Amino acid sequence: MKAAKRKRLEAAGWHVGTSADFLELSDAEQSYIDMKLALGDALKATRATRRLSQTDVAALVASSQSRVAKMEAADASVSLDLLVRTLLTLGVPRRRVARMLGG
Amino acid sequence: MKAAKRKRLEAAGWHVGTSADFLELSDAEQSYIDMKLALGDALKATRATRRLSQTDVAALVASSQSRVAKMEAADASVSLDLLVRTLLTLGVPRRRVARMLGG
DNA sequence: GATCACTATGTCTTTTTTGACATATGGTGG
DNA sequence: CCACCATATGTCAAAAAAGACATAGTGATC
Repeated sequence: MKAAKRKRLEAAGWHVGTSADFLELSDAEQSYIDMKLALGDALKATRATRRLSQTDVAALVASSQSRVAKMEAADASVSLDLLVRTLLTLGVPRRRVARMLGG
Repeated sequence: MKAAKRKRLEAAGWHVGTSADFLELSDAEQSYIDMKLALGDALKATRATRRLSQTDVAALVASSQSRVAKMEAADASVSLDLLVRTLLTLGVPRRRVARMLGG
C-alpha cells in the first residue's frame, strides 16, 4: 500500500495493517480527509518557516503540544474547525487557507 | 447597525440589541465567522437550485431539519466541519467548497 | 551513551457539537 | 379561517472534539 493511502486511512481513524484495506470511502469522505491532510501539512510547513516548535504554536493558539501534533498528522480527533482556526490565528490569510483546501 | 454586521455577531453567539455592539472580534475570529456565513449561504443557494427542502437535505446528509436551518443561518452551534461535510455530501466538489471559503 | 529538545501517541475529564424533538412563525391554496 | 408545507428557534441527551497530562520515541550534540 502506498504511504499516501495509508495516511488517509489512518486519518479516517482506521488502523491499517490489522484488517481494513478493502474499506471504501465515499468521495465526500475522501475529500473531507484530503482537506484535513492538506491543512495539517500546511500547518507543519507554516510552523517550519517560522521556526516554531509545536509547543510554541500551542501557546499561540491556546492549546497543547499534543493537539498540535495531532493537527499536523490530521488525526481523526481533530476537526477542520480546529485546523482552520489555528491557521487563521497564526495569521495565515483566509484566502490562503481557502486555497490550501482546494487541493 | 448594518444587517451584515448583525448577522456576523449573531453567528458568533451574541445577541445584538441587548448589550454588545462595542464587542471586538479578532481578525481570525472574523474570518472564521465569515467562512461559516459563506458556506451557509452556499448551502442555501445549492439547495435552492436543486429545489430541495431543508427536510430533504437533512435526509440526504443524515441530520435534522433544524440543523439544516441552523447551518444556513451559520448559527454559532454549527461547525465548519458540518457545513463542509454537508456540502461535500451534496456533491459539491472540494474545489468549489474551497473557493466559497476564499471570500 | 547520556542529556536535551522536539515530536508522537494514549488516555483522561470537560466542553462543544450533534441530532432529535417540540414548537413557533410565515407563507399558500382551498 | 383552516390545513398544509417550509423554515426558524429553543432545549436536551448523547456523541464528538477539546485541552491536559503522562509517557514513549527520535535525533542531535556533547
